[in-house]
Amino acid sequence: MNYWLFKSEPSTWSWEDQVAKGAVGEEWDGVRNYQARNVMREMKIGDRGFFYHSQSEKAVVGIVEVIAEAHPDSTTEDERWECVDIRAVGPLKTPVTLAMCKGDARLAGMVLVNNTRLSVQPVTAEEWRVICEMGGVAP
DNA sequence: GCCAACGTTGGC
DNA sequence: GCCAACGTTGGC
Repeated sequence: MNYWLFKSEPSTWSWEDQVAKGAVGEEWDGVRNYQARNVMREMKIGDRGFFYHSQSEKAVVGIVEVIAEAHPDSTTEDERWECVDIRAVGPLKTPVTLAMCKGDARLAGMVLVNNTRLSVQPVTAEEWRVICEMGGVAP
């Protein structure tokens, strides 16, 4: 099992929107960045991911599961762009803010901390464990 | 609202 | 294939 992080502006697509989709889930569409697309191509069904709110909130707020592997993005005719489908698993008991991540030496190498502009990222097993711990949920 | 970082585009 | 110009993202 691998771990990932999905970044979204809450005003565009929030954790609450994702939860509202329930088990059916939703395409993680609209990605127009090769690096982020390549990350999504690595994902397998059953992989887990963090749902991160960018902009005003800047915090990991929930956990999602990959329910469909990379396929063409239905929001464009351009066949270069692909996306996966994800469903909400559950919220963190305590949101884990970017400031908290920056303040923890164990997360110093995290993509979230070092490459702010990448919207879909890999997360290591260790980072996953640490953030779940800070968020008050089982890994 | 500003700006740094970074990705993309297009002229040469 | 290089690089300047431009656009976008996201933290502050």
